[in-house]
Amino acid sequence: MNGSRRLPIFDAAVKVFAEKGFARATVEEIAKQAGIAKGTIYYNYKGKKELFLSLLEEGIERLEAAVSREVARKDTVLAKLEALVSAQLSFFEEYRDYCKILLSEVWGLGHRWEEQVQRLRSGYFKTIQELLEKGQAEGVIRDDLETETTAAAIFGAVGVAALDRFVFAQEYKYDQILQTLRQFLLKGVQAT
Amino acid sequence: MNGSRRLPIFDAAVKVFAEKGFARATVEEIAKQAGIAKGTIYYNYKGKKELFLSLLEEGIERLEAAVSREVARKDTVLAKLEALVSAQLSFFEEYRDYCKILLSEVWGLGHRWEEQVQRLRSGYFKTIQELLEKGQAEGVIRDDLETETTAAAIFGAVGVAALDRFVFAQEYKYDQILQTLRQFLLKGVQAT
Amino acid sequence: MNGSRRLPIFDAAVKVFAEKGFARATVEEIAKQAGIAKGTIYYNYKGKKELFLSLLEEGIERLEAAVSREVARKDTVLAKLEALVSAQLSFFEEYRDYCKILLSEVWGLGHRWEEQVQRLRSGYFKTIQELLEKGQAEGVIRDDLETETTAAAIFGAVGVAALDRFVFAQEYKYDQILQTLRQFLLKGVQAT
Amino acid sequence: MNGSRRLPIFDAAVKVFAEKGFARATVEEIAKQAGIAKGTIYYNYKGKKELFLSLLEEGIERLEAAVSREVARKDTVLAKLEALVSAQLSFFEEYRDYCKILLSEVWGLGHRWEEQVQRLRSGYFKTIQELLEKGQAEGVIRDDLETETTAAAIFGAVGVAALDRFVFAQEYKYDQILQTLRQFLLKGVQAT
DNA sequence: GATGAATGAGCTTTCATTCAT
DNA sequence: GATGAATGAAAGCTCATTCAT
Repeated sequence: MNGSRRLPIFDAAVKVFAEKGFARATVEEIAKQAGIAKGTIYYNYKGKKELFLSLLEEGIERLEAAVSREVARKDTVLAKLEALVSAQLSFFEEYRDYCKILLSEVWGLGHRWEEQVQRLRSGYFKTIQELLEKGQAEGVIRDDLETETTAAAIFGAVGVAALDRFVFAQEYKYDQILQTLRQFLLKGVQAT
Repeated sequence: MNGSRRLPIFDAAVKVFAEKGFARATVEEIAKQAGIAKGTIYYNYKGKKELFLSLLEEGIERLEAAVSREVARKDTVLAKLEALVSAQLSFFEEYRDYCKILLSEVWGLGHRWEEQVQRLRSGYFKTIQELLEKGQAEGVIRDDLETETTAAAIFGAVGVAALDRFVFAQEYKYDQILQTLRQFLLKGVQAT
Repeated sequence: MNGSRRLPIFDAAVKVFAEKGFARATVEEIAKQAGIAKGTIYYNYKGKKELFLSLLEEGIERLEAAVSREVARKDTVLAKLEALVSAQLSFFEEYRDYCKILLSEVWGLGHRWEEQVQRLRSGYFKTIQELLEKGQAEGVIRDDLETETTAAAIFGAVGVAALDRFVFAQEYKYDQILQTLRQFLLKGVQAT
Repeated sequence: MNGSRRLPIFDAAVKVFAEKGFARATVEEIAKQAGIAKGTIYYNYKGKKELFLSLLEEGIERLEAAVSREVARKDTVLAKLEALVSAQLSFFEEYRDYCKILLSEVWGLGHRWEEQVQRLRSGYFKTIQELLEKGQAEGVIRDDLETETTAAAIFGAVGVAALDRFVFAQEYKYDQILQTLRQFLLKGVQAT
């Protein structure tokens, strides 16, 4: 019921969906990529949509798990925030296909993934938001920032930067990107 | 090439593409929305793709024009940066349909708009990047920030925050969002 | 909206459905039979099912209309009953494709036409039943017959005999069949 | 060729085919209904079609056997005819799934069971027909009835009435139906 | 200029059948 | 004997595009 043939399908699907997006990806191509017959996908998943959804959930779960783990290791709010940024960036580097899918399909919302994904999105956003509020209470985060907007801005900054660098740029230096984002998010662009 | 029947088509297309995304939007629906017959769209545009592309270009041109205008009015780099953020946010509020399309279709890259859009994207990014570099030369922008990454991060922060607030949130206060983003981008989250 | 290309499709559909039944008939074949492209069918009908349904309703309407007309022309119950049998037989001879479809698909109920057709079926049955009851009240119909069962039996007798003769037999004499059914239904098989 | 695993498959098949018809019934569902694996069906039968055919033949054999037995017990033609009607009705009540399959699939002829079933159908019809002719020779059956048509009519009357009453009606009184059909077939609807 | 009926390539999905275990 | 994962042919349906009017 679980592993069987699902893993190779899963991996192939991530790749093809990342390349073409949901709409232009064909089940045929995913099957070919996985080295199996088209019917086998329907034997393992109810359909193209369910396959995509299972892959989305898995991706967001992994992202949340990776981030949570790193955040939990730190004690102060600022250290946690830095860990969050670092973990998200690292995740997006390792799984850049997920990065594309998350930003384009989930964020873009051509389809109505909304219902199934809304909670996941708000889940991750909430994590950031709560961290910010805790920091404001402790006085380590500027209290002139609205936390909802800031949480979205942080996710967007890291996500779009990661996509731009990891996917579209010819080459990049990971450490430099991480440092830049860390400094940018904590201290802004303005020199002091 | 010019107006006549093109304008109502254009507006209808923006609406439908924003709602459904490129793939799920149908020419039929755009025609119905515009109150014309399907054939008329093909009389004015070469096809669905060209219609979408013309709409993308127009959108980015408008965005760039609006931003350029505001940026040109200011004298210092920091004032220009603030103006840029303010102008982008304002544009995304007024044309939130464009906001969705830009972030989902252009950014997400289900299709190969890349070739035609790459230059546009890099055009806008370049503007930000050059501003940052000028600021670093003048000593008003932190020089430990890589400008390419930071430019992407700024666009992402403003874009995603705008999408999250204007499109998905029930209600919002525009001034608060603008203030939050301005402070966040200039000074970061860390209290001083 | 009405006639346009619907009539040739309609006729082709009746033929193919009668030949293959609903399940084995393909839209492709109906299109080929009508001399048009597959898409044209979907331009005129919502789908295979709707096409079949529209054809069923039309068929039953025609049958009911033909029968009603003949029945109305007669004055006595017995004359009306004879007219009904005669009209049904005549209809089944002229439209033997309908005869097949009605007996096999509607009656057989592989699908759930039930909901949409139940009323039609009961409509025709009711006509027979009410005629029988009126006759019983007048004393010209045996009152030891349950009218519901008898109505079904009459429809079955005429329908199956028509199918057997018109469709499966090599040759037949229409008048003989009509006389036989008329005598059989009125007086039974038993010699007096 | 014989029993072991075939019986549960057989019963499950009758049920599912009666419910869905041949085309919409799936081998998977029959297997599930029988509590076995799909492959086992192919281990016992050559395929879906053969399974259905074996079930048809069995059904008609049982019907013919039941009817023959009852008919043989009577001496006069009229008594034999009454016995035939009674036996067919009784069989259809006990095996109403067969009743549905026989009337819908065999009669309806969506498929080409014709070749394999033609003889079976004509077998049963012939029985009735010969009985009628014998009766005509003896002078107990009206000789103005064409026997082929009448045989089909009798089968249709009993079959459709049984289907209507046993399958579609909410409730029914068996004896009343039997009496009605017996009277109707022997003496017709006309009061004397 | 404008229309909308017609097209057909291309996609998702179903399911009878096979075969290695 | 029995299984069920895997298959792929076949079907229904969508929709961008064309073109006669």
